Formats: sequence, structure tokens, C-alpha cells
Amino acid sequence: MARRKDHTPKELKGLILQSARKIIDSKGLNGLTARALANAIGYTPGTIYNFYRDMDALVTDINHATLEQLYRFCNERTQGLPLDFSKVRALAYAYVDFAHDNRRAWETLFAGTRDGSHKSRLPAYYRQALLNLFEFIETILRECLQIPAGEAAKMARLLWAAMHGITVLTLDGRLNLIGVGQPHEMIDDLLQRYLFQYQ
Amino acid sequence: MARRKDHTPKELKGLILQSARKIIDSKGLNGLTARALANAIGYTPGTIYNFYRDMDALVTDINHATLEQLYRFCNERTQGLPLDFSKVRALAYAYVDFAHDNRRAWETLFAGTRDGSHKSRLPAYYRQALLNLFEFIETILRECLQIPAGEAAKMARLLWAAMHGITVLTLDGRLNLIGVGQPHEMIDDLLQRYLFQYQ
DNA sequence: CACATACTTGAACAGTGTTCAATAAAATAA
DNA sequence: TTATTTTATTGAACACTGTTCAAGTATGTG
Repeated sequence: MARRKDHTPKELKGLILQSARKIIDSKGLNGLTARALANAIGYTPGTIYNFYRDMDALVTDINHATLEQLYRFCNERTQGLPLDFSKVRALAYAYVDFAHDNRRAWETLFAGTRDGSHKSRLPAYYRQALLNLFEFIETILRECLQIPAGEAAKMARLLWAAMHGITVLTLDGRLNLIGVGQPHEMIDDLLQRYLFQYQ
Repeated sequence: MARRKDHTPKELKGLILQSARKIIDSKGLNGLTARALANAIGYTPGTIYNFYRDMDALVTDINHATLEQLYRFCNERTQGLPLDFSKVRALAYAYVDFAHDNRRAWETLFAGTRDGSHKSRLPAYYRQALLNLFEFIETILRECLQIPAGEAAKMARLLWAAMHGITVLTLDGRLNLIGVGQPHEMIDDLLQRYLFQYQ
């Protein structure tokens, strides 16, 4: 059979993306196999390769969608808040909360590619999504704490890194054994000390 | 053939570990396949399974060795230093330097297991190595900055997390695009601000 | 020298990503 | 309508993966 026309190409690509994300949410990245995905969408493995060069390219697309979802989530959680320290804190909370609520997708964001070779650089739209998110953080720092532009970039980077570390530490079962506290407490501690002179 | 006695069991296990680490250093975790390792040690895949339940168990053992190596490295780099802020900074430097010098092994430390199922908890000796490293950090914080025990534990956790985040950010090519500065600069910024009241 | 033990092998199985000729349905042309 | 072209889909195939295990052989023991 061919040209089943059950779905337009656009629909089918959306279906692939959506089903892949569902599989990741329930079974993790390791559960996302070409055959499992094909089965989920009611097609055969070959069809996936009409839309993606390889499975890594699909995962990149999923990660892009996750980044945009994260961006929207952070935006919603900070919208309308007064432009002060509380907004910065709300942003940090939003980041870890998203990671905890979308654990598997967030892990996939930082999981290595299937073939370790960094042959295929990230597509431009992916990099843009990442830069958007970063710029969002920087803007909030500048607006809420009156941090000069030069400093804000540096601090945004560092806070991003620290937030990432906190999230990994509280999510990863292997590291959690240290007896890590609640992520919100760690964030409070980080912001209170690191941003001491700006409160 | 059997009982080749080219190596005692102890030697052979050491050879497996050593060769596996070499493969990871050169080809990354994805390059570490049972057959590639078997070929490297001059045996067949089956032999590996006399020493490890599965490949994940082997990787756990490698990670344990890496943790101990990291511990020794941090110890050497901080030994004999005056018990002040400079020692804390040296410790932080040591951590990122180790990660950069042993990039592949460090990435393996935090890579997910091959089969996502968290069926097999970490062995006790692994957890102990992790706790030792953590305690080391905490001790230096207490000794060098006169931080009360209760606070030191919390701060050690947070600094660990932040260090981890900084290292990921500066090592991972996908995140590096943000235009991250040198890790040492980020560490200086983190310590200077976060530990402000203790300098 | 014969026996038992313990280790190593290599084939086999089920799974993986990926490719691609064959095929059949839809779109188009006659 | 019918014939032809275009295009989406298939499913078999290939080269890998981890893992198991009966068979066999070199060593240690009696």
C-alpha cells in the first residue's frame, strides 16, 4: 500500500512528534525505538525516515518542542508579577518545577545523542529556542534587580548552570542519596546568597 | 579452549576495567560494546559476563573508579594549602579541571544506564565513594571558612550542584553556544558572591 | 595416567537503527 | 473513462547491539 492519505504529511509529522513525546513521557528515551514508535502511529518504521534523517534528528525535534514548552511555562509563571526579587525566584521555581513535572522529557534534553559522534550540529531553530530561553532569564535579571547589562549576561549564565545542577541533583536517583533537600529550599539559598547585594 | 591462565581472575578483571576505561576515553560510552571490549582484551564477549552481570554493572564499576580518581585528584590539588578561601577555590578548580581532562569518563558518570529501568540500585561501595567525595567538600568548607556544621552540609550540596552545572555548561557543545566563559571565571563569580560573607 | 574442575568459546536469540527495491494508491494526462 | 506518472508505504534485509549457554578444552587433582 502507499499514499494511504490517512493523514497529510503535516498531520503525520505532528503525529510522529506527539507519539514520540508520549513514549518518552511513559518509558523514557530508551523506550523510544523506531519500531515502537511506528507501532504507536499505525505505520511501519520506514515511514519515520521520510520525515527524519535518523532517530537522533527526531529527538532533536522533540527537544526543541520541550524547550519551547519550558519557555512558555516560565513565561506564564512569571507574568504579571512585580518586577522585584520575587519574580526572579518565581522563574527559578518554574524551571525546576517544569523539570520535575516533565522529568523524562527534561532528561532527554540533556541525554547524549544515540551515536556519540557530534557529526550533526544543532539546527538553527533549536539554537534559537535555547537563546530565547537564556535571553528571557537575562531580561528578568536586568528588569527586576537593576543589574547592568554586562553583569546580567554573566549572572544569567551562572544561574542557569546552578539551576541545572540543582535540578539534576534532585532528580537523579544516583545523586539523590546524598540526602538532598527540596529543590525550592536550595533555590532560596542560592538566590539569597548569590544575589545578596541586589535584594 | 578454556582456562588459558594467561591471567588470574583478578588480573583479568583489572584488564577488563582498564581496557573499558581506555575505550571510553577514546570513543565515549557509546563505543564501549561487549564485542569491542572483548576484542581489546583478547577474549570473547562471554568472558566479560563471568565478571559482570551485564554491561551496566561494568559501567558502574568504571564510574566507581572514576569517582575515586576524582577524589584523589581533588585531594592532591588542595593538600598543603592554607585553610582559607583559596583552598575552597582550588577545590572547585580541581573539580572542573578533572572533568575537562577526563571528559568522556566524567560524562559517563552521569549518563543514564543502558536499560532505563532503575532495577539495580547502586552498590554500597559506589554510594560510599560518592559520600566520601561529598564529605570532603563539606570538610573543606567547615575548616576553611568556619562555617557551622549544619550550614556546611547545605552549602556543600549547593556548591556541588552549581559546580556540576557549570561543568556541564562548559563541556556540552549543545549548551556552549550561549557563549559561556571560561569555567574558572564562572567559579570565581560563584564563590565570590555565594560565599561573600565568609571571605 | 585418568578424572574432575573451572574457564573460554562461539553460536544463537532477540532486539536495535537504517536502507531500499517493490508495490500500490492517488494524482494527472490523454 | 482509461492510461500514465508520481509518491507514500511497506516489509524484508543488513549490520549492529546485549546476553545466554551448551559444548569443549586446558588446567589442577587424585
